[in-house]
Amino acid sequence: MNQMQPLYIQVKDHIMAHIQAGTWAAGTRVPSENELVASFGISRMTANRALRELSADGYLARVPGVGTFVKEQPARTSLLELRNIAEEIASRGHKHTSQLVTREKVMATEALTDEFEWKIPQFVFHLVVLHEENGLPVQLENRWVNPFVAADFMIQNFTKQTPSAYLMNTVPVDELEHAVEAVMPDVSQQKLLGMSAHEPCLALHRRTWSAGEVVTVATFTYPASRYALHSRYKTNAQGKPL
Amino acid sequence: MNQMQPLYIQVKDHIMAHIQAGTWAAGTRVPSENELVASFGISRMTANRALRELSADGYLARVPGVGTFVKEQPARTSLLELRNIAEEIASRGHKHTSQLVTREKVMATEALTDEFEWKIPQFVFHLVVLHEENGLPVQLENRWVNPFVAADFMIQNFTKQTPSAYLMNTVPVDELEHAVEAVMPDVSQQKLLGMSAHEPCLALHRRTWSAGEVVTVATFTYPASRYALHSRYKTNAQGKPL
DNA sequence: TACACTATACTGTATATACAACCTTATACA
DNA sequence: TGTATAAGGTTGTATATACAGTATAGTGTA
Repeated sequence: MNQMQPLYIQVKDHIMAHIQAGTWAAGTRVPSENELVASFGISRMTANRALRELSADGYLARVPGVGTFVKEQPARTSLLELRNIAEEIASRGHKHTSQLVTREKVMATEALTDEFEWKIPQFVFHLVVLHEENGLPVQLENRWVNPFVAADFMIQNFTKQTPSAYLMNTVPVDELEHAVEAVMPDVSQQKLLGMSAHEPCLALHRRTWSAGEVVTVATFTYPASRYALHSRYKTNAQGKPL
Repeated sequence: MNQMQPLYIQVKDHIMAHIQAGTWAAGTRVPSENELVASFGISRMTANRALRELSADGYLARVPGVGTFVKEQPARTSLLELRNIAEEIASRGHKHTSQLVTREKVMATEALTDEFEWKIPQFVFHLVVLHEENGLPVQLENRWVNPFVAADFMIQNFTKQTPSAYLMNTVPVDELEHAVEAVMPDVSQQKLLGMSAHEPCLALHRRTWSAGEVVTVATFTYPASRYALHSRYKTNAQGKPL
């Protein structure tokens, strides 16, 4: 896999490895350009390039005359890309854990039958998973899966790999639907997420398609105080999307 | 506002001006590093930095041995597409009205200074507008505007044209950021939006850029019972849009 | 004609050097 | 004690130079 990587990439990887492993937490000072010069045996311009690019990518903050520091990564999830939460948490250098709350095979309700674009109700796989970031609950995943598309879904070990990750690796997604609402959690959700009574939640509703078939219907519930959904992108020359 | 800009920024601006003006369309070949060296009287590394950064930002594509070319900018659509609410309501065949709640010029807070990517606080235009659909409040718009980019913003008549629409027509947007949160409205927001006490809101936070400058920072608050944000789009194999 | 070779242009990476601006800390002085 | 100054470390920018890898156009040869 690795040919000899360019030096500035090696330096970037070295720093990112520390950030993602959590050994350099947010606010930690990273080696200065001259320190990198000494430890890697490279020129200052090469060290500068590595730090400057990581800074442009938002992982580091540089302060003239002072130093370079690991930036705080906001707890948020992308609305435009399909990423699984374990990766997202790892990229912030935090620890992801999850608990399987429910795993069952049930007959689809009428509403669910509609969502799967079926004419008659079918059995579906149903899963409830609680995701934690550094031990703190951040997402309640409530997922239904089309058994005709992912027949082996129920025999997976979801402590090793999230349901999202398994589905992404198994079934190629070619269409994606998101709807976002603000809701008040019910009592059982409050309890699982460890929330106080009057705190609202973000509910992200997602459907994915593969070859015209709905693969999975899922609702992700986030405590408002701990998460935001996020997107940032370029627009075309006409500023058209408006 | 403009001190002497660094050389590589001047080169980037020069190229971006051509792209945004349309004189260099997608596929056009831009000057090579050596040509920039000759025309700007700079070193090759400086020209390299300008082209490399524009390439990283997605505006240019570089091909070793061949040259550097203007890239096609994909127009993505999503729930977070930049549309103004008057159009949206009109497209549903409903009547849009709005009330100007606040209009002032204030000094930016520290948080706002960060959002505008300024080093020192500046005056900003501040606007609060309540939007109604068939007489029912559906969105509370809380907006701050960069006065250096839209100097005439405060002398507009926003009953005829929404602030969004004015800015869209005046300043070309080339980058867009959205974040969505669930919040409990404060008492004044509850009153304006005509909401009951324990109903949550969706808060959509938006920033737009033009030529690297933050144009406007805005928060749109929607009553949860009356609005959900929605998107559906095609993805590639990696789960990314388009 | 077909093929191999060469010259040239372009990007990618890396180094050594230089100077400016900025910040913190230590030092000297009143 | 308080203040001004100096020193040293840090980032930011810019240059000159070098070599490698890639693509293209042109040239020479079989």
